[in-house]
Amino acid sequence: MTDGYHHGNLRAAVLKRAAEVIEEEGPHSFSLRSLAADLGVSHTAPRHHFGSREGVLNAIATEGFLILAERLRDNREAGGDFLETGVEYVRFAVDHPAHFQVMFTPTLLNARDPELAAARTAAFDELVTGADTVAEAAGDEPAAVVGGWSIVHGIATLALTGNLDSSGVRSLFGDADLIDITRRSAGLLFASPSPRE
Amino acid sequence: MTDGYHHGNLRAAVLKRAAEVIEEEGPHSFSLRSLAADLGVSHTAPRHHFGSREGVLNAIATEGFLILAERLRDNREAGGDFLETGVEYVRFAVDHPAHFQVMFTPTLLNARDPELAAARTAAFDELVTGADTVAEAAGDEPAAVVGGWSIVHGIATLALTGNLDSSGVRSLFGDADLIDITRRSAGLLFASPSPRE
DNA sequence: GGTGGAAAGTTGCCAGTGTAAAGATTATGG
DNA sequence: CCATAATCTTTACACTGGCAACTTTCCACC
Repeated sequence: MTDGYHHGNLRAAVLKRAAEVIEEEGPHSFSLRSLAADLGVSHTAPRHHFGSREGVLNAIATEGFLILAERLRDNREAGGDFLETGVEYVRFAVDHPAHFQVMFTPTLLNARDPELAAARTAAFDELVTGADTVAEAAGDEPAAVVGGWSIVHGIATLALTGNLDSSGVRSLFGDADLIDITRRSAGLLFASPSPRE
Repeated sequence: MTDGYHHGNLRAAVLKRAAEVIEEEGPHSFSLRSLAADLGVSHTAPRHHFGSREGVLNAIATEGFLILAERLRDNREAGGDFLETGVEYVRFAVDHPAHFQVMFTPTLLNARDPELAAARTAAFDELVTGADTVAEAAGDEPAAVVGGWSIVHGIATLALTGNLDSSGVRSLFGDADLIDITRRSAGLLFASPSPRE
């Protein structure tokens, strides 16, 4: 379908390239014009698919929430407990660092986008559902939900921003990868020993 | 000292105004030119104090790490335990949301700035020192350090980005403020009942 | 098989931004 | 009193996002 004039699949190409750029340089320095140049199209071509720069970021966030919701659902249906839900959360952040960053930076997004709102709600509902299975045992159910979410969100955020490394804390774990670190750290929250396979 | 030509205290005024703007609209949309216009100086005046836009952000991050290190040290010297260290961490994020955001977004910063590196190291050392006091009791010391830091960092990040509200999770706590939520949630990590005063 | 929209992409323009060099103004130490 | 440094301004340039008008291609319909 690429005829020299029409790109063929510009929307998907923009999302893919945008995620690469954001992963490398952060969302603030991502430019529609240099993105279009990378893809060999004019600087206004992406506007026909996304409307604006904010539209691209909204699309990335929406895509991210949909992927996260799907992963959490798959994990729940496969019988994964709450700790495994948290591990899956961190794994998503590692696999899709650009999406994760954009999803949780609301100043980059248009909160009134209904598609984004729906995708976010789906992911958050799945997260809280996963928490309910263990929250009753913790004595303080709301605290268990916030604690579980916060600890894995904190691990993901600190790891992605490099602060786990620059603080020297990561080296305390030797050569353990981030998933192992997550199991050991988040495992403390509910005093359930971390399963290692 | 304000003589109509020289501002008198431009450096401090820029830092103050920049923090306000970043708190309201995020660091990506903070502009040196509109900042200078707000302060009634030419758009290049801040460059003589900070060198570049990145220089302003570095200065904010440095200031933030110094304030955080001071707070954590004061808390430790006042006999605060590790939970109280975490509460102080969240309190800092609430009191200085712009600083917190910039401090933990390394793509905004120049990592080779020695002043920034020194301030960051001071804050992180203080944080790990606070963790050591309780980590031995947790069985897995590195996991306790990462777990404690991550849970309060996660709470602060999710709260500042509005995700605790938009997910509906915060309403589970009624009208409790974020500090109470922190005590209850982070308190679960070490199975020590949360003190309420 | 034309034909008339609709979709996709391009060109040209404007306002706003960060950075840089060079000049103007004021403070300060000898 | 004067030279020098610090501070601030002016002017200029390259880059960015958004907008309007135009061109090319696709597609559905008669």
